[in-house]
Amino acid sequence: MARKMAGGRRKIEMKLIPSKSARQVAFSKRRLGIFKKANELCILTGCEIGIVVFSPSGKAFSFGHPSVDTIVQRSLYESPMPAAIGQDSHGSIVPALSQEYTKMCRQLGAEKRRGKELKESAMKCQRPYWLDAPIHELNLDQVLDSKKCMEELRAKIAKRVNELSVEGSASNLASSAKFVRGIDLNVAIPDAI
Amino acid sequence: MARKMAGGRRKIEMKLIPSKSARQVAFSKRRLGIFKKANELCILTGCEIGIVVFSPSGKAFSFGHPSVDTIVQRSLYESPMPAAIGQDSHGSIVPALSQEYTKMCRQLGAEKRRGKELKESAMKCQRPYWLDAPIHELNLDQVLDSKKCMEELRAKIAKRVNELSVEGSASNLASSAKFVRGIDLNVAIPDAI
DNA sequence: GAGTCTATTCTTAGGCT
DNA sequence: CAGCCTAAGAATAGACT
Repeated sequence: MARKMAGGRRKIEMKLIPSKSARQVAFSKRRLGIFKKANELCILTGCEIGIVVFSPSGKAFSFGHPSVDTIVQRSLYESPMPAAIGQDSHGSIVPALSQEYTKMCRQLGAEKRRGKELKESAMKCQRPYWLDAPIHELNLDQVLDSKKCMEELRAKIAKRVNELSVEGSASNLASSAKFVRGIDLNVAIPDAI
Repeated sequence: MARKMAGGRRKIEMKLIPSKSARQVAFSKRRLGIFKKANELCILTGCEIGIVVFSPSGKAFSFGHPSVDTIVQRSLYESPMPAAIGQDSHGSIVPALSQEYTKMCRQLGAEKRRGKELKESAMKCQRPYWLDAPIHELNLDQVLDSKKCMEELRAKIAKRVNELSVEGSASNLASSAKFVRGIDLNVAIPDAI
């Protein structure tokens, strides 16, 4: 039967597998692989882990160690929710943070790469990362940092304008003064953030 | 430096790694590996997956795609999921994660702080030269560059604020939206420059 | 503690059964 | 459809930075 020993793993694109059947096969294999790795992780490091997967067709699979799926089962038939969640104050922050962390994980590669590139280009162009980064990738902290940067910048430029005004044409910066004076930077940022 | 190329993966016993430090290293590497594989599984097969891991030291890590934590969030604060994943058979993820919620509350703080530190340190390394450079050393080109940067930034942030306003709570950025909306950046830069 | 490097083991795409 | 097979691609243990 040794027909065509092309056998061997082939590289595949990281995108949705077009063929539905192939997708299903890949799902089964890889899901098992992940569960196996999760199990190993637990054994090797003594950690706890719970995984829930919904297949493309909607079926649910779960893995738990030592007993996450047991917890899942019990959770279904016991108290719907621990009381602790009711506290609105931090109730809103935790899911948000969880979300943020997950995003971080997903974008870790891209962000790291981007950070590296920016770091390198920063030495050349010295442009801040947050000016050229795709807006969608800026998170809250970065926007706030941007705000801070702008405030600093405004203060500094204002200061410089003032300096130039004082020093007048005697300064060696005089050639710039006429331009700088024309800059009216108004960065209004309310405290309501 | 070609000392002793003994480098190479070695087989390891499937049991708890004795050395605590080695265990920590293995945990980090393998956890990341699992998250990566989970992400690939999602992309390749279009499935949904949620993972929660508690490290041996008790820290919590989570992975979700496309928005497991969003599901958690909605489940926590809204009525039961509409129908998408709502079929009781596998609706188990919500109660399961809810149960882990308390632990998350305790450990997410540290986790978040760590992530924030990483981000902040990353940002600090990339501060634009013209924000921290002595004002006297800024030349005309640099000031003009600053202006340009600010204009770009203003446009981008304005765009983002708008996006967030439009997308509203449906967006995965919703958690940030309420903050971002509070930011009113007004960078007025006349053409006279 | 995170990132690199290398050699080695492990995983798995495609085929076939 | 679950299972086996093979070899190419990935993941990673250990050592180092």
